[in-house]
Amino acid sequence: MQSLLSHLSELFAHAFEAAGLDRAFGEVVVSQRPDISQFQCNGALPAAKAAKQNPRAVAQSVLDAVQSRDIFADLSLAGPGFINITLTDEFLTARVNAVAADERLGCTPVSQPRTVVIDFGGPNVAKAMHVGHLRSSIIGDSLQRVFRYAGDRVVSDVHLGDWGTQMGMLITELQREQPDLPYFDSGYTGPYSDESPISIEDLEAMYPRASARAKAETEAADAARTATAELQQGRPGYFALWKHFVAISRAALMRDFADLGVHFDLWLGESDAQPRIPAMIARLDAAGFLKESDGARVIYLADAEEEKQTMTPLIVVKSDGGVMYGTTDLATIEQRVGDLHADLILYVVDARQSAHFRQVFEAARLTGIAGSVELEHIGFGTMNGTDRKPFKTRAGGVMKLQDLLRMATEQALARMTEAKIAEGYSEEERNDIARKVGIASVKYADLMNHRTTDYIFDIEKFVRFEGRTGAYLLYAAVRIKSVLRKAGDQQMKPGPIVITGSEERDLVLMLQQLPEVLAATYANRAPNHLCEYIFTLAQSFSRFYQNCPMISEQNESVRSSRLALAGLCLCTFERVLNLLGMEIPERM
RNA sequence: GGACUUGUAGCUCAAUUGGAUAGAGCAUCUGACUACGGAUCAGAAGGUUUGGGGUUCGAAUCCCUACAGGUCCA
Repeated sequence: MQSLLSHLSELFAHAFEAAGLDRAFGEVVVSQRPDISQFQCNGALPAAKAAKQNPRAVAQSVLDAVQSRDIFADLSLAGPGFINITLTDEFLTARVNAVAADERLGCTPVSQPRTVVIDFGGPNVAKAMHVGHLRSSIIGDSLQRVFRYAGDRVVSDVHLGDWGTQMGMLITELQREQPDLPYFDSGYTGPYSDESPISIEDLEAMYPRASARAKAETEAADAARTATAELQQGRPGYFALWKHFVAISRAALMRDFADLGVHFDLWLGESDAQPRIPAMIARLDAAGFLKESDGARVIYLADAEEEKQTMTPLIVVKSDGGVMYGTTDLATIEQRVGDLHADLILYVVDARQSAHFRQVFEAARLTGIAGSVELEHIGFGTMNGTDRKPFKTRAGGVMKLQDLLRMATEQALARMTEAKIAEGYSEEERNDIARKVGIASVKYADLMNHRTTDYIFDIEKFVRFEGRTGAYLLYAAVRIKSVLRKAGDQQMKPGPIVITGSEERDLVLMLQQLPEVLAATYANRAPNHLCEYIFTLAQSFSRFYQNCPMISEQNESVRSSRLALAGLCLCTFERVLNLLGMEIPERM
C-alpha cells in the first residue's frame, strides 16, 4: 500500500503540475511545527525561485489546484509560502485501519530487488572478539535486516581475517612452545589428527605473545614471514595446523555472534579469495594495469572525483612476491560479482579504513573487476572510552565481547532486583529477560548515534535503563503485551480504530511514518533513524497509556479501538526492534 | 607537510539533506488519584549551533577563512 506521505505528495505533485510547475516540488513532509499543522509542503518556495515568481502567489495557485479537498481539516498558506496541512480524523482513521490490516504495516518493498552483499563483523582468527568488533557487528546486522525487509536479496559475509602474517606468527610461536608436534616436522607424511593440538583459549592467549615477539625480535618476525609464505605455498603441516586454528576460532566466533543475536549467511574469509589471485594478477598484467614501482607491482589510480589529485597507487604484488590486503580485496570483489552476482557490496568497516577502500574501489572500477557492481564503504566512528580515547577496560586492556555482554546482563539483573521487577519469576526466565535487556541496552546505545561519528562507550550509562535506552523501549513493548494479555483474558476484543483525543491522534500520526523512516534508514544506511523513531513512538505510546484507559474503559467501541491501536503499536515495536536486532521478552 | 573528518544545552547525541520558534535523553528543580506494570507520566530551567566573512526570500546544513580535536597517508 502507498504510504500516507507519498499519497499526500502525489496529491500536491498534481497541484504543482496543474499550476504549470514541476511536480517534484510537491513533496509533503511531517510538519516541523506540530502546533500549527500535521504536515507541510514547502515546494512553493524553490518553485517560485525557479520560475522567478512571487512565492506566496505560487503557493496560492498550488493551493487552489489541490484535489480531494474533503480529506483536509485545514489547508492554509503561511509565512513566505509554506503550505500547512491538517487531515480530518475520518481520513486518518481510515488510513490507520488500513495500515493495521496490512502485514507490512504500510511499507512497500523496493520495486527492483538487488543482490546486496554486506561485509561486516570482520573478526580475526585467534583473536577474541572485543568491543572494537561490536559496532561493525551491530550496525552491519541491523543493515542486513533492513535491506532484507526492504526486499533485496541479502548475502551477509563475516569475512574472517584468516590469511595474514599473523598466521605465520602463530605457527612459529606454537613451534617454539611445542616443537615436537608433527606439524613442524617437514619429513612427516602421515595423516594429521582431526583434533586441534591447542584449545581456543590457548590460541587466544598465544596471540599477544606471538605478536609481541614479532615486534621485539627481528628473527622472530622473519621466521613468521617465512612460515606465512610456506603456509601460502601449501606446506602440509602448516596447512593442517592453520585449518585447526581457523576451525576452533570459527566455532568460538559463532558462539559469540549467536549470543549477540547476529547471523551471517556466509562464513568466508580472506583465504577463500586466494585461489583466484594468480589468475587475476595475470589478467591485470596482460591488460597492462600493473606497473613497476620500487620492485613492487602497482596499479596507478586517478581519483575519480578530483582529476588533478592522484591517489597513492594500490600495491598488488609486493617486492618480495607476496600480496597485500588490497589484492585480496580485489579478488573478493571478483568473487562476489562472479559467484554471488552482487549488484551492491556494502563494507561495514571502521571509518579509518576509508582511504584504503577508496583505493580498492577505484582500482576495481579502473580494471573492470567491479563490473557494474556498486561499492560502498559504510564507515563508522571509533568507540571511545569516557576519557575520549579508544575504549579500554579499567585495567587498560581490551575488553572481550563476552565480558561486556556478561556485564550488561548482570547490570540488568541487578536493576530488576532493585526495582522489584520480575519477582517470583523462575531463575531461568529472569536470566533470559536480563540477557535481552542487557543486549538491547548495548545495541540501542550504539545504534542511536549516527554511525559516522565517534561515540563514547559508557557502560555505566547504557545500563542505567532510564530515558532513552533499549530498556525503555522493551518496557514500553512489554506493557502493551501485558495489557493485551489481560484484555484477552477478559474476552475483550480489538475493533476499528477511532480517534477520541490528542493522544490517540498523535499515535495514529506516528504509526503512519514508518515507511518514510524505513526508507531513510535504507537510503542513508543509517539505523539511527529507526532508533529515533521507535523512541518517539514509545513516548507517544506511554502518554497514550497514561491517559487512555483500555481495560477499565466502559464504552465498548472506544475500548476496542484502543486495544487495536495498542496492538498496532506492538506490531510496529516488534518490527522495528527486530530490524535493530533487539528481542522483546514476554514480560519483564 | 598533504588528504579526509568532526565542532550544536553542563554531559551524551538528533535535526526529514536549504525551511517557520534548533529537538531529545541524562544531570538539576517542581509536580502525578496506592498504578490496565512508577524501568512511567506532566512541567520548569538550560543555546550568539567554535569565531569571522559570503551565497539568498531563508543557513547548524552550501562556499571561503581562522581556531580546536580526531584519523589516514608520506
